[in-house]
Amino acid sequence: MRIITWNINSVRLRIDSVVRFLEQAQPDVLCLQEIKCHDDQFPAKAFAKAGYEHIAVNGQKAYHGVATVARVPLEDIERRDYCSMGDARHVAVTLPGGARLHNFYVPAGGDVPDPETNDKFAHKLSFMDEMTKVFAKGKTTPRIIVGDLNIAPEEHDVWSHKQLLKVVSHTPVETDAMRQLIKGGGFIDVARELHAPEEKLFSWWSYRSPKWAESNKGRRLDHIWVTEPLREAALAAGPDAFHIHRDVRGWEKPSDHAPVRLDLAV
DNA sequence: ATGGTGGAAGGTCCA
Repeated sequence: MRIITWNINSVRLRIDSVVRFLEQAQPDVLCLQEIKCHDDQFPAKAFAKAGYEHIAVNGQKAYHGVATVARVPLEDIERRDYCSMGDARHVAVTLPGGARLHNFYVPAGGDVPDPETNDKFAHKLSFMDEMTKVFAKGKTTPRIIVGDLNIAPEEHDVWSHKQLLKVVSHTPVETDAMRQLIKGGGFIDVARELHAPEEKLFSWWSYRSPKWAESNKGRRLDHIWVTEPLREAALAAGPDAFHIHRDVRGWEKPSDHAPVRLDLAV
């Protein structure tokens, strides 16, 4: 089972790139974030034509929005309104075999890492808190969390740990919250299970640097975690089971995020 | 200390 997560930054603008990517990467399931459209504007026909006729969308106008598309059946679709703000930032499905797959777009959190003066940062921390509460229950069941979680938790998940300690996405309050969620939910950060702690892993490079590839000031904001019952399946597929499609960041009119892949031996 | 770029919407917000 091949699962890929990708913050697409407008699915309608990039539908041709998505279809090209599907043909090349051949995932069974593709989880998208920042689709930036209503449910009824989602280009379902293009996905169906490409072989992905099972679709779970949680969209909204202009901002946010997530969708999970698959060439295998998706059951028990759930859209939870984290923080009760009406934002479309979550959709969950059950995959064939019974694993529950949660697709998230966590709030970015604005510029100032202070919940007292920055409501967006407070929202981000509340969102992480609610996730931690939700996933503390049933943590021995087969679960997968994917998505743009907008936090780079480890030292080598950013280009410069020291220079980013006060930058939203890598502040201690955020990275602590993420570690708490991972631990409390019984999750395994598959990327770090398969790659040494000192290896740099990035999935996002800012649009603001035209020389993103050579300067390589990236961050790992996009994640794939599994619970213990899926450990064997996630690691049995071998070291290439986890892959970041960095080349896609260099395509014409790219998203600022690269697709991130996990192969599960199920 | 600042600005750099991009998407959607619509004359600005968000990333």
